[in-house]
Amino acid sequence: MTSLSDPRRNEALRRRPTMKNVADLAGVGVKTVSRVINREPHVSEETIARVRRAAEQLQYQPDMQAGNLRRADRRTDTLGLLVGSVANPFSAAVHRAVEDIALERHVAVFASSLDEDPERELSSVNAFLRRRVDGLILTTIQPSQAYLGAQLDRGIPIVFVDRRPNGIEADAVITENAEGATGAVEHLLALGHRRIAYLGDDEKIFTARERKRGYLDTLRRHGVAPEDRLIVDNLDDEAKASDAVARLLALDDPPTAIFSAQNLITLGVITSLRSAGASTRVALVGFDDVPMAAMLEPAITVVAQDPASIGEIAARRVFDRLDGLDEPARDFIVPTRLIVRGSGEIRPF
Amino acid sequence: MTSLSDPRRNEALRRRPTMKNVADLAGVGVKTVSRVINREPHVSEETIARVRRAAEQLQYQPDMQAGNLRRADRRTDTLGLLVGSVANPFSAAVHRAVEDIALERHVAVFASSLDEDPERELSSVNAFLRRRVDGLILTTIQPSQAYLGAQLDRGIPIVFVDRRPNGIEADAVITENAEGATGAVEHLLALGHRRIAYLGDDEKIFTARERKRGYLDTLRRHGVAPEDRLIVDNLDDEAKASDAVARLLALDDPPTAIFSAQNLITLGVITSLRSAGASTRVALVGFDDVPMAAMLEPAITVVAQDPASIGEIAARRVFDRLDGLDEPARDFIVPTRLIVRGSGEIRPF
DNA sequence: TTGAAAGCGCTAACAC
DNA sequence: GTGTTAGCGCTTTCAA
Repeated sequence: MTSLSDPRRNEALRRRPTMKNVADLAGVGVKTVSRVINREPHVSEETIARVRRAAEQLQYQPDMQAGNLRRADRRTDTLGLLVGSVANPFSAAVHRAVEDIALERHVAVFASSLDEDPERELSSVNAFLRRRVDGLILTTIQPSQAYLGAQLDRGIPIVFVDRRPNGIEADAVITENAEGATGAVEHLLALGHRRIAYLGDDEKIFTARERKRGYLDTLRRHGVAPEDRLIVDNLDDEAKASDAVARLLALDDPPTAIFSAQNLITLGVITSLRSAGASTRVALVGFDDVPMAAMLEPAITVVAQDPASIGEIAARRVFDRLDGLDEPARDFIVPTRLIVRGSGEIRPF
Repeated sequence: MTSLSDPRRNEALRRRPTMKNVADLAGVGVKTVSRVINREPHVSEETIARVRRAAEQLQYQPDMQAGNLRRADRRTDTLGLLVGSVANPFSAAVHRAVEDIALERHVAVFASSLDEDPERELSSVNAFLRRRVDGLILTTIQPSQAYLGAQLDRGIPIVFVDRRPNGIEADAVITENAEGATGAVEHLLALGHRRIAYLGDDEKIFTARERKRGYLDTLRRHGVAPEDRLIVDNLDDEAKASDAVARLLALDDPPTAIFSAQNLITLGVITSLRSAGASTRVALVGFDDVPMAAMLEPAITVVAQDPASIGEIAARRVFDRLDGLDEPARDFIVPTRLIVRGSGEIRPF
């Protein structure tokens, strides 16, 4: 007999019950328990009931890890998601969409933040791979993703999000960056603006490059020569964006409008325009929506992205491939939407 | 010889390489490969190099799931996190903090959104348990968490976040809800407000109950009798909060100040005050910070929570318990901070 | 309808 | 220093 203080009993309590324990308690073989747990046919109602009761009594939870080891399809029902930061609203919206699609298939999602750190990309991907994720959804920052080639060949679906992969052929889901920028710039041109400043992030980032391209091409197409003085790159935080705006406003012929190519930059622009008392004089269109944009004065006109669609499309693509879809890698382009709110409709002075 | 079209070769390519494959290629036994991979001592430099080369060549990734099956500590280096929604800024900040602490220990985090759905709580917890997570960090909505007792006994650390557990003794990390509400109400009382409205969420939610208690107690303590007409519960979205404010403003003796006990409610209040032209006349203090609060006109005074600390404390507690800490379950109370920005400093009319 | 035995990829225990 | 064997909890295979 075992008492509460008997170390063997404590040991037994701590160890999670196994299929064998359930089988013994129910007086059947392990395979029968396996059949019941996995709802396989050819088990009598009575046996099912007995096994269920035993499992219930022991609070048995099957160990998926052990099961997956031998299972034919070798799936872990697990997905890895790599984003800029799970705390960033854009990434969080992508994450949520991925989770919702995954949930339909009883797939759990590992999420990991990158912070634009290439080392972290490698270590996170490896951490996921060692845990045998069935598929990967990645926002990458490594210059090349060739290191993933072997996994792709091995049949692990990899879908890139918000970036196009380099050195590897894989699916990608991206916002129509250049076209969105074109929409913003044409909106400003139509109001009569000609001196339209561009404030953007590091050109090493794919999305920054694309948006800038859209800006430049659109100006040229409309017969406006881009001016170097009105173009500022490498703005990787709010403060830098603010400073850049202050400098632009101090020019002899300051811009009458600003196209801000990223979220955080837009916030810096707003702050700076306000403190210069220029927020109702200089037009502003931002790429990517800003929280509370509609409640600001003036409300901020933006080219909004659709992170929920991006996440959903990426997740569906992963599952389509897991279901055996075998077509060449392709891009999925997700449209943007110009949301007119006020700041972008200010006319040139 | 195997060609590209040989199905056996494709099969071999698709199967992920095992320790055995590496061992064969390196001409050693599996245990030696295991030693090298796990950086165990007693392997010659030369053997290490040979094994490394073979592993590299095959792009070998150890299978943690298989390893954990036999390993003494039986850890999966995996954590489960259950939050309201990964897309909600508060939850996302908690998530990020948990991830950062987990990363230090090479632990991967499963995150799952609940959407206040009790069914989802159960299925997510079970999904995590079947995947043998080492610990659990939970925002719960089930009326009782007694169903987790067996896991807790089994030594799986469970830490509750933003809610206190019911029917089970477990650690909890919570914001000082009542005290934060007290701070907000005292701030308004000090300015001379007496008719202070309360707008809150469903009282079934722990945090809503606590904040309301803080509001009521504080009024009474200062000799102000709470007025039923100024108290509105069950506001679970922005629109309902807006409507409630409209009704409050239409009273014969409308409130001169509003204490909004939750994020989304605050947004609804702002909208409604604005459209009534009352945003510079009626004072507003919100519980939980609002994005862009400082950029609004007036800027919004809030009782800010500290989700990053909450996540960090919860994660550390899980790891302390995994490290063998054996002390009774306790609460960790995380302080709030009153951020004075303008809306809360409007004097009574 | 049921179960015994082998094996999934790895680590533990122990032998050499 | 290195290898062999057993076994983790499950599924597969195959026999009863």
